[in-house]
Amino acid sequence: MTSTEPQAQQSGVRPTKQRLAVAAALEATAGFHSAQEIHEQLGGSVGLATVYRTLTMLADAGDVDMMRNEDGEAIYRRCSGTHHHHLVCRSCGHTVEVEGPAVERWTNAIAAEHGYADVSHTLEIFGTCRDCR
Amino acid sequence: MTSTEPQAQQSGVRPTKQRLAVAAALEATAGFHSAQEIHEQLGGSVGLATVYRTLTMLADAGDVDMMRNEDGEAIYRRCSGTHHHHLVCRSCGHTVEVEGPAVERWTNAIAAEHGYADVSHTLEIFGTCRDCR
DNA sequence: ACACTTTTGACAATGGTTCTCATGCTGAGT
DNA sequence: ACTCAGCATGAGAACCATTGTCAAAAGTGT
Ligand SMILES: [Zn+2]
Ligand SMILES: [Zn+2]
Ligand SMILES: [Zn+2]
Ligand SMILES: [Zn+2]
Repeated sequence: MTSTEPQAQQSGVRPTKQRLAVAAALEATAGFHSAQEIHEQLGGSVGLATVYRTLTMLADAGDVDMMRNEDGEAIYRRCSGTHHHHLVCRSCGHTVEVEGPAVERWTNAIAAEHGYADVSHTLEIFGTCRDCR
Repeated sequence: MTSTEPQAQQSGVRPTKQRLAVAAALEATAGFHSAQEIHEQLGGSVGLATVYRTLTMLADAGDVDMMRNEDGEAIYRRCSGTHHHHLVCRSCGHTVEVEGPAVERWTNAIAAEHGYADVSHTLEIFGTCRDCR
């Protein structure tokens, strides 16, 4: 390995102002938001295609959480890095992050019991919050 | 009350041949299928719109289970009437219905604890089955 | 057969998401 | 600071699952 070899020029994920804007928008707002909502919230200053691309990247990188609402639309939210689930208000969207060791244990046990490996799961809880009652 | 009064003529959900065909298609095949797949499986003998309408009805009536694949598309499957969840193989799609009283209890408790009412939830477990390992 | 309601299906219309590609920027090297 | 290759952007087209429209077809009770 020649020491002169440049570090392969690692492609690059550039911190462009658009990407920063999308990330900031997620920081600024609570709850889950669709790509279109973020696009609007930014006053259209960031192209819709770019918003979609950025959100997909962030989600793949694990920096944001992506889930689907009941209509199957993708919605995103800045989340803590640890594994958790959501309790979402059907009416106002207010979201609470919840953890459930019991559930994690249960899913793993059930999966193992049936011979399934590489287990993952999705769990979302929907309801109507106090303020919307 | 005049005896001539017809019993309110209760509209009716007619067991048309199209509806029966869709239901039969679900019976015949294992695993989850999209509306379009069912439409094709029926050789287009049942209009796509009708397939969609029928599946929606069946799902609302609780006769079939609807979930969304990772692309957000709706997929349906004939299921037992009781509330349950699925353990799905990412590779071959083989599905196992699982029940988890503990999970049900946990979600309700968590929701109540945070003041949420009318609670519902979605929980799917993904993994690789023994045959696909 | 008649009057009336439900259902169907071809096709149009929606709407979220992705693709295209010409143009804009960035950044490393000079 | 200047250059150039390549990543990034965005306007709009393209996709595609799903829903809406509505006239024709089928079913129901009399
Ligand atoms: Zn609420
Ligand atoms: Zn979990
Ligand atoms: Zn399998
Ligand atoms: Zn459950």
